[in-house]
Amino acid sequence: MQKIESFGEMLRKLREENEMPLRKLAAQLDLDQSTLRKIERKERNANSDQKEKNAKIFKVSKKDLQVNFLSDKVAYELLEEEFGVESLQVAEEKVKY
Amino acid sequence: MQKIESFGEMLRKLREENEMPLRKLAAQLDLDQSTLRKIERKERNANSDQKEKNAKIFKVSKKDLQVNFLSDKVAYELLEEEFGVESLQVAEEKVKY
DNA sequence: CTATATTTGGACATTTTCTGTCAAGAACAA
DNA sequence: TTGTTCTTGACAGAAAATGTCCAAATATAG
Repeated sequence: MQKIESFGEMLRKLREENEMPLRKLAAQLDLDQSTLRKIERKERNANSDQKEKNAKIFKVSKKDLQVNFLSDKVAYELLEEEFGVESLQVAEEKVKY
Repeated sequence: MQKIESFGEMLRKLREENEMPLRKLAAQLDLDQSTLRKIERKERNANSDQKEKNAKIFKVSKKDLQVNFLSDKVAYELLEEEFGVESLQVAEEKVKY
């Protein structure tokens, strides 16, 4: 079974594969390194700009990053809530409109 | 095809079917009537307490309310985002852990 | 029509959450 | 040691959520 990566794990893996220190990437993304770290650890959210830049820097598709980010966000939100999992199915129906 | 109700619509329908004015329901839910109205219009969120009380007052299952509420929330969140719809599927995979 | 009740929408202060920024300690390598 | 990166907590200001009040608009009853 294949492991589904969280958004933060994906970012960190990209960064480490490219052997880029937090400091440098943070500079390129125009944010504080501590903030970047927190993004990698899901303690903060990445905004659209940052995702876009990340995608460019590491030459991955923005869509992949975005989907990974959003699905993470939703998954975490729902896991904390009662009946969260059940709600996902219904949400799928709703977004069809 | 059956219409999927939004959370607010569900609340309002329950209230109107029971011919209960905003004023009274708001009192029972212990909130301002203008806030209740905004909840019905999705301009504000209902908290857990309020959902629970609502369920009791109208004798519907708390789960139904909660699922409707959460799915609404998620659906709206994702509709505003790029690749939101695609992300839902991935989110389903993720919550399985 | 008049009087009463309800709905609607906005304003506001307060509270909570989010964000950017900084500083200092830990781990490690040179 | 010195230099580098990583990690963590603290903090202030911005932004979003929340509770409260009020008055205009609308609907309903008598």
